[in-house]
Amino acid sequence: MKNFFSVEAARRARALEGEALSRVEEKMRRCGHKATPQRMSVVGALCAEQHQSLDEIRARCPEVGLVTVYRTLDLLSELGLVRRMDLGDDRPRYEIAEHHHHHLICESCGLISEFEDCPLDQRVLSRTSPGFQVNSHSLEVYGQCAECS
Amino acid sequence: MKNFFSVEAARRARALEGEALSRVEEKMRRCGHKATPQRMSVVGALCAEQHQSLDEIRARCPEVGLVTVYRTLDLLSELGLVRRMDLGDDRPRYEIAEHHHHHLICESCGLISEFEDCPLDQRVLSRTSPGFQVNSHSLEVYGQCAECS
DNA sequence: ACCCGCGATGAAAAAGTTTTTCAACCAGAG
DNA sequence: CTCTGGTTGAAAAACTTTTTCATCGCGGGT
Repeated sequence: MKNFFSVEAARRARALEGEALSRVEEKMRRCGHKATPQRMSVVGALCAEQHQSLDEIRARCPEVGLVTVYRTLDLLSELGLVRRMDLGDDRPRYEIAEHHHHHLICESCGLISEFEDCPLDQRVLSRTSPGFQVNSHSLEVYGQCAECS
Repeated sequence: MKNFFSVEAARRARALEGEALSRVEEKMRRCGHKATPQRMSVVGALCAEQHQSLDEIRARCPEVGLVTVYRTLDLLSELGLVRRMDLGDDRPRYEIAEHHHHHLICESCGLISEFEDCPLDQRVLSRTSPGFQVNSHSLEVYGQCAECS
C-alpha cells in the first residue's frame, strides 16, 4: 500500500496544534507504541476541537481507516490521553485529556463548553467517601447557555 | 397475544419496591402516558437495583420484549425519571433518577456506589459559569474502593 | 545496505446494539 | 358496539464497534 502520509504533513499538523500533539507523541513512544502517521493524524484531529463525535473526528482525518481510528482511540484512552464521554446527547464524544476541566452542556442547543476552575477539592471529596481512595473525578453541569436563556 | 401480566403481579412488585414505583407510575399518568404492565415491569426492574446495564434490566423482566424495554427507557428518560450514564465501563447504564446523588466508581473492580451529600451548591456552580443558567449537574468520582485499596 | 520480525494497517466480515416498520391488540370515548 | 389512538412484539433495517486476516513498513540486528 502507498503511504499517503509525509513527515511534512505530520510536522505541519504539529505546528498547527502546538504542544499537545507532541506531548501525546512522546508519551506513546515512551510506552512502547509507534507514533505512526495515522495515529498522529487522529491525534491532530482530536487536538483541533474537544468533544468531537467519531464522525467529526473521522472527517478531520479521512485518510485514516475507520478501524484504525477506533484502535487509536482505544490506545490513547488506555494511556489516559483521551477521555470518552456520554454527555446525554446520543453518541460518545472524545477529548484530549490534557488539563483538568469540566463541562457545561446546554440542554437547548447542545453546545458544550468547558470551565477550568474546579469547585471541588480533593480533601472535600475524600471526606464524602470514607474508605474510598479518590483518583479523579468528572463534573458535568447541565442547563441553558447564554444564547438560549 | 396472551396477557402474561396480572394485577397481582403488579401489586406485588409495587409492594416490594416501595414508593419509587408508584411515584413513577403517577408521573407517567399525569403526563398522559399509560402505565401498562410491561412498563411497570421495566420500572420494577429498574427499582431493584441502580446502574444496571440493559441486559441486567432485561433479565429482571424477561416477559417484556426488547423493543418495549428500549421504548420504556426512552420514555422514562424523556420524563426525567431515568438517567442514562456512561461510567467508563463499555455499556450504558440506567438508573431511577429519584434523588440527587453522585457516583463512586472503583477502577479496579468496577463497583459503583452512590453518595448523597453533594459537595457542590448551586450558587458556587453558577459563579463558575457566568451567563450559563444551571439546571442540574452530575459528578462521578473515580478511584479504588475500600476492598481494592 | 539488507533482511527479519513484529506491531500496525485496511478491507471485509462478524458481532453487537438500537431504531424503524408494521400488523395486531387493548382500553376508553362516543 | 365500534371507532380511535396509544402500545406491543417480531422481524427487518440501520447503525456502531470488534474481529479476522493478509499485507505493509518501521527499526533492530547482521
